[in-house]
Amino acid sequence: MSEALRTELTRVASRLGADGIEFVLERPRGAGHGDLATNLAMVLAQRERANPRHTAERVLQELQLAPDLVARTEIAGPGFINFWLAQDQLAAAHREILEAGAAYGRSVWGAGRKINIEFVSANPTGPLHVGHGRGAALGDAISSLLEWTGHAVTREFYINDAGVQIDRVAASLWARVRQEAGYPAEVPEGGYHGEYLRENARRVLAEQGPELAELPESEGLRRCRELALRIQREEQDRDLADFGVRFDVLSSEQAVYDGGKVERALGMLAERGLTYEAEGALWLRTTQFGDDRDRVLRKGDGSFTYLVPDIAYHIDKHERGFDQAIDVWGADHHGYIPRMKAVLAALGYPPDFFAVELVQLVRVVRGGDEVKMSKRSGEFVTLRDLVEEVGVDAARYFFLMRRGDSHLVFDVELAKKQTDENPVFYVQMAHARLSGIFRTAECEPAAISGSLDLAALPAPDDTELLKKLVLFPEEVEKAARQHDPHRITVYLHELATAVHGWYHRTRTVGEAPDVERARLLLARSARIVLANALTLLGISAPDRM
RNA sequence: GCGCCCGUAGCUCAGCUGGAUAGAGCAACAGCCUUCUAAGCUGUGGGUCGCAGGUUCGAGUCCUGCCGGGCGCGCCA
Repeated sequence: MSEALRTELTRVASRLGADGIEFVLERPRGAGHGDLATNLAMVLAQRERANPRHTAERVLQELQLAPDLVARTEIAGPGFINFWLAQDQLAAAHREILEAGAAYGRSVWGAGRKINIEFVSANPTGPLHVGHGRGAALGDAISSLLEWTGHAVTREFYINDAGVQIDRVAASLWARVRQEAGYPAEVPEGGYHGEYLRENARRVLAEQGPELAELPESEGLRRCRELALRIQREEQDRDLADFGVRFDVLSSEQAVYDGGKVERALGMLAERGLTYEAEGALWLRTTQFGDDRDRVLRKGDGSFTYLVPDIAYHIDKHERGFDQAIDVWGADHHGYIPRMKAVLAALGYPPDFFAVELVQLVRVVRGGDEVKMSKRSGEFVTLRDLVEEVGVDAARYFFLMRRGDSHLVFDVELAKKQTDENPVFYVQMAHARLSGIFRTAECEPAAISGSLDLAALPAPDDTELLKKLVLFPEEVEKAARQHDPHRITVYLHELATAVHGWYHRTRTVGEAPDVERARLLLARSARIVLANALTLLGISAPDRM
């Protein structure tokens, strides 16, 4: 909607001898400053050491604006030029909502870009916790945002099935199996002590028969490793599926080793002179790329550090043809970013190939009290427990309510409340109320179509709601650019406020026929936008509550 | 000690590429139901944007230093 105006302002700028000057055309924060405002006159004046308000007058003289585009202009403050858009613009924008329907808000600016987004990637060593849940919600929503803006997105999960941690789970499960069968055994140092491993031990004994516990240690460990991996993976998949998150590709660390990709990666690094031997280990010169120390690739015992398969894995992503690989990581891994960037820069990949989105910790509280842990895991609140208590919609909304890199306080009492204090409820209620209007009117939303007659909508609430609706595509694009779904929750809350206010102060059913029709059109479009925004975040849009 | 992130109303947080008088929600207080969900709406009070400098026509936003909090700095992942 602002494109035509921006083009015209650019033309005026070059006519006034400032070709290519940078200026801002934005939506002013407060009302009273129009629909759009530009600082063009101020930046021009600065350059010419002129009075900005005089320059603004010259700009206005040069501006040629179609009357169906801008209704009114003014010079304000230190030299801003404010624009009020013509009603035709709003009516046209409204038509787009109805025409696009469930696709309203989608765009094509990312067309052709292949993006891989890797998230959750939890070690298969235990149940998923709330931190993983936040990562899942965030990764999934960023994926959707990128899809909505035309990117080709692959959601990917990396299974760390090759490291030391798996050995520890295997040993811990083996110990529990032995204990369950009545033998003396201890969970080893550095092992996993959660209650879930006792449950799993009982389960595998029932499935595999008591002979399992009789096996020699090496064979028992081998079997427990397989069983633990399978059980944890199944459980993670189930937890994620129940949370509405599905992955396109599951990659395995073990497969990276098995496919010879690790050796290849080492070869690529050595070729570029980036590795050296010292103190019995193989090192990578990451300091050349801004890291604060070099990193070990191959340990003294001949095995590789986690960095090696990870590098190989990211090379693989590049070779699969992705233009960008986004990783969603827990904030405690932030120190790892310079290392990975260093490596990928050394390999000559474009600087924006690799991006990391950090997810901060989640503190779960109930009322005022911190919820410390789950009985089952013994260490943390599980995603499953949380979702069972508050539901998928509330969990997702709460996880997305804050920017990923800020700490999140998750109040389970609040998430369960059926009042407007609960933001999820408040937003979903707006959708349900709009649906209620159509029930009362006894017609399907889709049956109301055609152009919106703004003259039939006298209330300020009508216009305010409409203006909020047509911002949606822009919000999606901004959120996608910044990999920041939380912007959508902020927008949703503002939109819901506009809907509730409109609903409260205006009537639809039973008004004069032209007013009723116009309001039904407005209600239909508001319902579309609310549903689209909620769907984008993986949250349902209920018709009644 | 070094590095990264954060510090905005009593609480939880917005604040886009530096723009106009710093905004929401909750909590507090005061109102609003013969009307499509009062499961809602309206109003009031509440701020040294951690502190001190700097850059700029203009700083919550950029730079420097300090204070406070979180995380990281492993031949763990």
